[in-house]
Parts: sequence; C-alpha cells; structure tokens
Amino acid sequence: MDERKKTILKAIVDDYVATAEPVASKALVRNHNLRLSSATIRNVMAELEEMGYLKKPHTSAGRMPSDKGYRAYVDNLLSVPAISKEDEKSIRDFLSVNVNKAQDLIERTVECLSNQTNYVSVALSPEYSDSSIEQIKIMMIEPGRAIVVIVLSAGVVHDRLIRIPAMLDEKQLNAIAHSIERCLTGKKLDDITLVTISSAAEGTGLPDALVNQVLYEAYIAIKQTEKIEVYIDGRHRLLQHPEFQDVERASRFYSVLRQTQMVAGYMRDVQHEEEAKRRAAILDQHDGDAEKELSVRKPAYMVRIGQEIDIEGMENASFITTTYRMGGEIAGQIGIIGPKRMNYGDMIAQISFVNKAMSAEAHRHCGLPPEDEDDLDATSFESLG
Amino acid sequence: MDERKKTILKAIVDDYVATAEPVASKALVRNHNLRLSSATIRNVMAELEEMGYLKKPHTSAGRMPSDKGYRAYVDNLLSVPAISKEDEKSIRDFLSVNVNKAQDLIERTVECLSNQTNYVSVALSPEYSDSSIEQIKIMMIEPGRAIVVIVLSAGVVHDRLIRIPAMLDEKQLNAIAHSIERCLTGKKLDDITLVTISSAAEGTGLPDALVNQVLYEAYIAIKQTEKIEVYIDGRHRLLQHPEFQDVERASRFYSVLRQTQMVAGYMRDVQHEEEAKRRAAILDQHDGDAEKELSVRKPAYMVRIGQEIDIEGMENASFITTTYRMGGEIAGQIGIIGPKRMNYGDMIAQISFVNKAMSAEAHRHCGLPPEDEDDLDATSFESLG
DNA sequence: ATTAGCACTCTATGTCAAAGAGTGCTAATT
DNA sequence: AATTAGCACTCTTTGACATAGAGTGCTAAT
Repeated sequence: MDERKKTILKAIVDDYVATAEPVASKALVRNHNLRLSSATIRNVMAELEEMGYLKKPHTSAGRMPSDKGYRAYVDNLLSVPAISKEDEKSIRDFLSVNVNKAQDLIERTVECLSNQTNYVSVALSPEYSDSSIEQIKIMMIEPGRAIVVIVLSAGVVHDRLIRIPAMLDEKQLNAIAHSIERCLTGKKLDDITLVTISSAAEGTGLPDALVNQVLYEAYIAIKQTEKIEVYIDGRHRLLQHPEFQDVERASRFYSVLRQTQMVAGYMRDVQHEEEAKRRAAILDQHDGDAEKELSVRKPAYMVRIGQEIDIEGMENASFITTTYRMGGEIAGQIGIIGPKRMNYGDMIAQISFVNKAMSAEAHRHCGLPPEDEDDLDATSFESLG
Repeated sequence: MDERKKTILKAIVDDYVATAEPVASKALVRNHNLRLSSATIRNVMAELEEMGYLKKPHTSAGRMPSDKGYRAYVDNLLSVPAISKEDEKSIRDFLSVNVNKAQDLIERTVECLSNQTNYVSVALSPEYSDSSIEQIKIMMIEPGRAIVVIVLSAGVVHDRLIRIPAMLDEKQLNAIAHSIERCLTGKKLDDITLVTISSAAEGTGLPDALVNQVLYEAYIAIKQTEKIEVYIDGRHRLLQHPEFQDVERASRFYSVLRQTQMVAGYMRDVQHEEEAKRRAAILDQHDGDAEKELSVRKPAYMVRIGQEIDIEGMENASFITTTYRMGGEIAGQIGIIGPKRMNYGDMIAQISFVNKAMSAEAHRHCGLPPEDEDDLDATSFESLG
C-alpha cells in the first residue's frame, strides 16, 4: 500500500470515527489538506475498496472502513497520544478513594475506565494460582459456623463462611485451625490439593470425622479464591452511541455481555496467546539476553476488531485489553468493549494510563509492593499478529 | 362508581396490560362476556374518561388507563392469584444454592425476583442499627494492616481491612482487640459512638496514640456495616418491554436507576411511612390488644404508580415493594420497578412468594432463626392510603 | 336504558415527485 | 501517465397526497 493510500485510509477512518457517517470524497478534500481533487480521491477510494479496506452501505454513498480497514489502521496508521493533565488528575483522584483492598481497587478501576472511555469496561481478577498463602485463619461464629480468612498478600484478602460440625467447640476448632495454618502457610495455591490439606488432620487428637469436614470446607474456601471474578461497568453507556440506537441490537448485545464467564474466558485466552507469541518473538530476536525479561514485562495492548472476535454476537464490537500488575507478580486483565467505530488511539492512551495509575494505587493503598514505573509506559503497543 | 363501571375498568386494564395497545369498545365485547353492545361500552368509557380513570392517545383511538385508573384497579379491582407449583419450585431451587451468608441471599433474591417478573428488581440491605454486635475480632494481616470481622448474627458477617500503626506488633494488637471485644460485644450498633468505643482504650497499657488509631478504624468499620447497601438486577430486561423501545427514553430511565442511593432512600421512606400509617390504623381499630402486634408483622405490599413516585424521571414507572424479614428482627426492603403497564396481581404474587422463600432460606442456609410461617402469607395486601 | 347506524377523526401505509448527496466513468488537461 | 472537470446515474431523504382501516361520538330508533 503506497503512502497516498495510507494517508487517505487514515483520513477516512478518522472522519468516520468522528462522525459515524460514511465519508464522501468531497468531505475528505474539505477537511484534510490532501492537495488532490475529489475525483482523484474517488479513484483511490475505489482501489481501497477493491483491496477490502473500505466498504459502502449502498452504491451512491460515501465509504466506511471494513474490519480489515480498521485492522490496517490500528496496526500501521495509529498514533497513541498522551492523555491530558486533567485526565491524569481525575483518574488518580478517582482511584485514590474508597479503596481498602485489592478487590476494591479493581472495582474502582473498572468504573474509572468506563468513565474515561464512555464504553463498557471489563476487568478480570488476577490469577492467584501462582500466589501463596501468607495467612489462613479460621474463627468460630457460632456452633456449626465459622469464617475462614485467607490472606494471599497484603492487599488481597478473601473470606468465606463455612459450616462446621455443630458439636465442635471453639477450642477444638482453634486446634484444627492452627494445624491447617501450620500446614498451608507459604504454600502456593496451585500446589494445594485435598491430599495436601488432609495431612493437617494429624496431631489434633480429634476424631477424623470432625476434622475432615473442616478441612474440606477450608479446601473449598481456598479453591474459591482461585476463581476468576469478572468486574464489569458502564453497560448503560452503550445506548448513547449511534450504533446502539436500534433497541433490538442493543438488547442482543446486552445478552452477550451477560455471559460474563464467556467474555472473561475469551479475554484471558487471547491475552495469554498474545503474550506467548510476543515472548517467542522477543526470544527469537535477541537470543536470550537479560534485557528480554524486562521487555516482556511491558503490557501488550491487544486489539480485536469485529469478526476477529470469536464470540457469537460480538461481530460488531471491538475489544481493547491489556494486562495489569499489582505488587509485582499478581496479574489480571482489564479492557474495554465498544463498537468497532471507536477512537483507538485515545482509548489505548486511556487504558494505558489507568493501568499505570492502578498499579501505583495498589502500592499506595493496598500495601502491595511498588512496580517499576518504566515497565508501565505504553508508548508502544502490540496488537494482533 | 357502580358495578358495571368497575367491571369495564377492570376489563380495560387487563386488556391493556396484556396487549400494550389502547383498548377499543368492540374488542371489549369480543373478549369479555359483558352482554352489552359496543355502543353502550362507548358511553361508559366516555364517563370513565370524564371521571379521570381512562385516557386516549388521540381522538379516534381506544382507551388506556390513566394513573388514577391503575390506582383504582390496584386498590379495588385486583385479585392476587396463587403462583404455580412450578414457580414455587424454581424459586426455592434458585434461592437454595450459592448462599453462604445473609448478603449472598439478598443478592440471590434480587436475581430471582427479576427472573420471575422480567422487570428490574431492587433490594436494600437490612437496617442493622437495631442489631447488636455478637462478635468483633481484629486480626493482624501484616505490620500496618489488620482485618476487622464483625458478626451481627449468625448469617450476617461484615469485614473490613484497616490501617493500624506500623509499629504495633501482633501481641499489642491482640490486646487492643480483646479490649474492644469486651467493650462492644452485645452492644447495639446504634448505641456505639466514638465515646463508647474510646472507653476500650483503658487498661491496655499502651500509649494512647497507638490505641486511638485502631479504635477509630474499628469505629469506622462498625459504622460501615450500618450503611444501607443497594442490590439491583435485571436492568437489561427493560429493553424487552414495548414502553422502552425508544432508546432515548430507556437511556433516561437508566440514568435515574443509576442513582441507587436516591432510589433506595425513596423505597425506605415510603415503606416506613406506609408501615407507620398501617400500625396507626390497626391500633385505632382494636384498641391495643395482643393480636395487633402479630398482625402488624404481615408485610404490606406497597404499590406506587407513575406520578405518585416522587423521583424525577420515574413518572412512567411503577414500584411494588415490600419488607422482608430474616431471623425475626432483621428487616429490609425488596421490590420491583417496571413500566406502569404491568400485571400487578401476578407481580404481587411473585414478590410475596419470593419474600417468603427468602425468609425460609435465611433460616436454612444462613443460620438465622426461623420465621412464623403464617406471618409471611400475602393473600392480603395494603397499598397507598 | 340500550343499541344501530353513520359521520367524523386520526393513524398507518403506500405512492410519487423532487431535492440532494455521492459515485463512476469518460474525456479533457497538465 | 497522472490528475481533474464534468456529467450521467444511483440511492436516500423528505414532504405531499391519497386511501384504507380502526375507533369514537352522537343521534335517532328500539
């Protein structure tokens, strides 16, 4: 694709994103300094359409980008701007209140991102399977019920009510609790199985039947912390966008969004895939020097457009997702879902800064260790290979 | 209003609710066994319109109920059916899974109610100000951070991460925690103030500065549990109803629904007002016998229609709300929000049964004491006075 | 008191014409 | 060879108009 085609494609995408109307040749000469007549533009447009980058809603209408057109735009023509100082401030301010623990921060981040972008924002809780248990406590609530508190790292605390045998008294429960504590503290979540945990049964001097129920419930509580939680916000914003003026369509889209587990699974898979690809590419380039490790850390901004999305009913949407980090190792996904017609550059800039601000807050408010600031910059980004 | 007018008004409301179209005189004779000609019906309709119970979208159209018409229908013409065995089963089944504590149950109930009614469902967490603290524990997470666990009654457990002075070690924290525990256990939430709690500072032998921060944070944690939480579900269902086919309108309605604190406040106020009125009425009738106490317990089903709702932007909606009970004393609000055109009888039947099933589950799954089953029947209901 | 009958009103639908915006192609221009 | 002016052609949008149909309100008859 020659330079001129690129310029024109970029101009068309920019205009279309701004207006939501098919872009006409005359409008292009009017709004951009192209130094060409509309007739020439028409010729180029015809070629771009031939090549599959543009399409027309009907014969005598202007052009709009096809999925392929958006893809080319995002891969080659896009520049990611810096976000304004005001935006920076409002993001930081927004994230710095009402946050007591990691889960609060994620919730707040999703809301913030949706505010900033005016689209739907989704986050997945980190995958904790690699984290280890720092503390595990079991406390009696009343005969027959207890609470398990699991601390993974400073900001990440989960708890769950469990049933215990009704005849177990507080002293006995404490004995079992201590035994579990001794047995599991420091263990990776991934490495904990029913077998691991059952070794805690020994030495309490209590009948197996009693102990086993507690162990089992504790095990369930632990496994529960590994479950990926989905945070989603901003669904109400969709109706403001012209592509969702059709109620039928909006309604169908909402049904898909309700399948949160599916959306989450997709986000995670795609991100993993992407990161693996990236790691491989870097490893390929400089064969195994230390610098690579660091570089892999930079978050990849993953963009999926329209048909590229493998979810029934999402053919008219786009995803922009990335990986967030809290306290060094803990990592989950965050991103936005909007119509294909969105300002990809600005959106990436927003996600990028929100991501960075979130990591900083995780350190400040949740007691998690700090990140290396450099790793969080998003001047460069990667998309679909 | 004579019998015939009532019959016809009821028929019109029923038809309009079923079809969402203005009801014509001919259609009425066709669908109902009225033994009158359409001309007579037309005369009656004209009178009902004159009286303000009906209105027409334009001169030559059929009639639809006005707010006043709905009100008369709900107050005098409505019969609340029994719900089907299948509905009973699916409600019970739905509420009996994934429930570990009171908060889970409320969440589940809201979802259930929205499923059953196909409208938006809202619940408010109970007002705990009358409840007392059964247990309060503070546990160290890491230097500088601790978790406060507050147990109000078996199924109601709140926790919150707090900051503590970094130099406080585990032993010292435990000393303070025990002191707080001794001081607050059994106290009503309402009666706990900064002054009450500060008496726990004595006798720990630690410097005031250290102790005070912990006390203050614990106090905040306690006050936090009193905050009314709003649960809401089913917003996506609105778009299915003909009254929300206009995106503009749907969007405006969503904005109002986002003001959850406002909606919650309204629900609570109206319910309180209603219950006070009711109590007064009963007290007035039988002057102060024991039976009254019991009778006041029966939940009042509060219906607010259109203009009656005092919230900007809700003029086209209806509320049906009621009070739920868990474990005897604990009580909050639950209800649905839908278009004015809804099947009030069926909806009240659904809310009523969901309410009853919820109380039963609170006993079974959250360890709360059982309710007196009779109190939960909703064959009778009360509405706006 | 009820009803048949009819004039009148309003909506919904379809057709038609005209205006406007845009393209594609051809022929002229640089 | 690349660009552009010019024009025919296509498609949408808008408004005007006619028509059918549904419904009411009123009058006169039962």
